[in-house]
Amino acid sequence: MMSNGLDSGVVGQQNGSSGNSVGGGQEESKTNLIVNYLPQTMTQEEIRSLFSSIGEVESCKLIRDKVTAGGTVGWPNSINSPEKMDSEVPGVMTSPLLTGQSLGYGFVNYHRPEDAEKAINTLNGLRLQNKTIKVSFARPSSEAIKGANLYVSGLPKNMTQQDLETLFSPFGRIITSRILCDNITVRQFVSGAGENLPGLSKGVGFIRFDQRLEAERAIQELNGTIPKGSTEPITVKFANNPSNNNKSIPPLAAYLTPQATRRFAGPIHHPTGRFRYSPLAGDLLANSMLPGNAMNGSGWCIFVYNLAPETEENVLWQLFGPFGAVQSVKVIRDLQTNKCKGFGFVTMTNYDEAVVAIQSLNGYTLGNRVLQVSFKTNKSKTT
DNA sequence: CGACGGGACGC
DNA sequence: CGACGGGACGC
Repeated sequence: MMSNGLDSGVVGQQNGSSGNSVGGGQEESKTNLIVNYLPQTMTQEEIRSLFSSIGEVESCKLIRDKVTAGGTVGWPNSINSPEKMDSEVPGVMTSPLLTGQSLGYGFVNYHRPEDAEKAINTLNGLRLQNKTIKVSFARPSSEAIKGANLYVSGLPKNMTQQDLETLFSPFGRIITSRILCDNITVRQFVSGAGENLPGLSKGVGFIRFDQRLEAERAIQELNGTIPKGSTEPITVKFANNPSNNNKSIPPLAAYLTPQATRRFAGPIHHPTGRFRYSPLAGDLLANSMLPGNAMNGSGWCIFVYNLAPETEENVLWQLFGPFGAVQSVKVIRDLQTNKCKGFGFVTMTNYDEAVVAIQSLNGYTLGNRVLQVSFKTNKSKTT
């Protein structure tokens, strides 16, 4: 129950008749939902499609990272050409295609309240890829609910998420709670193991309150106090702002092997699945299954044509990196002039991500050139 | 319009 | 010792 990673109690509380005594007394929407823990690769249209299975969707919005220099789009530079800056790639930073990675949450607004409630009942807790999504009513956006996330450390190792909520609940409505523990992947992927082999608590956790004022009061009342049955005081403070962290730049060692790369790019996908209904994907698959083609055993090789003569590897990293795990890039150059011969190759680990990259980047205008992107064929001058 | 590399003997 | 989730309120 708790150990499945879903947050407790939130849905019922928000939909209940409990007086929303805090804040400005805004009436909460009965049609607008917030969807959290979406898989990284899920698009707004895929979300809309999923939620349309419940009822007529009035609007749907996936929140994406606002593109900032040095953000996730440019991360692969650090392995290949650290000296290259994003600004050397005309069009990339401003293209709608690449304006920001999914932040993993979004909003779905239904026409009818009963559909919204049905969506919560049927889609909350749904497992998508490596995630378990959370569907709950959205709160009215306001300044008062921002910055209400607390970081708690010094927790006794035997304290459960339930215990943590009990400790903090006197100070306000808890939106989420979490205790960090080791081997979290084991808990997510091995059925039953979550119950039998809970990860060891790291003694730190998070509490998100509905209102910032509630969080402030919890800090005042609980910081430095010793929980019942423990011997050391806990520290309670505001959590770091996730937009300021640098988790999007994993350690260099992560790139050394394909196995390590996968850990930062989601689960391993199979060539069927969520794209099987796409006629385009079907064509791409058929093509790539010809002998000696894109799949070389450790990734999917993609042919990129119409690159400018001065193109360097970082351009390919920036173009393809946002779509998933990129194993390698190569700009093919003339041996005499050292200028790009107009094409290059990109090897991606996961088929699904390669398909999305091809569909997204084929026809994309880079500078004043329209790129052609496809799985590599076995054409060669020497055969 | 054009158009698919280069490295590479371990299991 | 410190430790910052599975980027939670419209990027």
